[in-house]
Amino acid sequence: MMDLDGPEPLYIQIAGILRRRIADGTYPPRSKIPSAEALRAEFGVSRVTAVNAVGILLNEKLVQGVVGKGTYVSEPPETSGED
Amino acid sequence: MMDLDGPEPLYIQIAGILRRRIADGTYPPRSKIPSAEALRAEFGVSRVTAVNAVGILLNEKLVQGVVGKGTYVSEPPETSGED
DNA sequence: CCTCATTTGTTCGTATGTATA
DNA sequence: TTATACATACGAACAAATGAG
Repeated sequence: MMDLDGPEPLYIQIAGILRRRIADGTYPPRSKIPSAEALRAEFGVSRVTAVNAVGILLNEKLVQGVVGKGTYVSEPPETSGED
Repeated sequence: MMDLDGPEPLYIQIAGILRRRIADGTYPPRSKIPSAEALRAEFGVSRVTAVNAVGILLNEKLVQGVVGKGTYVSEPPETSGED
């Protein structure tokens, strides 16, 4: 289980960790990130806290949630020319 | 509709009621217990809460779930000699 | 083979109540 | 009072499996 002991709120810390995993390709575009239940188990927090963490990424449009299916990593925005 | 108003969580109370019904033979071995939808109606809770209650019995191996069919009461464990 | 209804099990998103700082 | 965190609970939606027809 992941250790969280920084000064920041848990949901902020977890959001940061997930954001990093998206950036470094651990969770590639269109892939499904772990469920709220899985995040709850991984980080040792309540499900609500896991949901709130993912909620930050939803707000940033880094991921998209689909009820009954899961939460998926968004397509990266086109920078200018994809060359 | 069954009344639940104890201090314990609904899913714990419902699991206790179902456990008692198995013990007293209301739901005999190999019989099918009511579906999640039927439990939802009987106890006046959400389907998820009914599923969670049954999940406790699944964890205790008192029942076995079969997707598409139902949830069945397990065989009672052999005590020593089945005399 | 296909469609429909039922059923288990999972998932997201939200709301409420409690406790803590 | 506000922010955080937890457990509980609900509704909606989805997948997979089963069985009827």
